[in-house]
Amino acid sequence: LSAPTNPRFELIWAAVTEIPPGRVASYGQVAEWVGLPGRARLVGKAMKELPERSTIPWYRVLGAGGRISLEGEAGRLQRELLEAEGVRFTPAGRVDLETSGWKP
DNA sequence: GGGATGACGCTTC
DNA sequence: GGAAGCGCCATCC
Repeated sequence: LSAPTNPRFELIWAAVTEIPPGRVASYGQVAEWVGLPGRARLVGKAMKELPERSTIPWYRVLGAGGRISLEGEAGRLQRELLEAEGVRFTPAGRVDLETSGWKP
């Protein structure tokens, strides 16, 4: 496997792996956990470039306010995976971070 | 080096 | 609630 474009991806992937089933976190939060406040975009990129055959629970990472950022098929898949873990969605299609959010 | 791009986020209208 | 604008910053061309 080729070396990651950015070594920080390793930290980001590790942080995402820490999120327990049934809980979610936002891109911004993950960025803060790895010591990169304000770099939510970098987390997004790390999710986009997941290593092959990894068990990283990418679907537990949502946009700010518990919103799903993915469009189309990918977004529906993410929602299904979360609901399968018991995550509740509001009628507006968002996750209540107060109850389903996770703090390390 | 300059400009465009993006699984983001916050404020404003 | 939704669309638009701006800030952010690594990466690519």
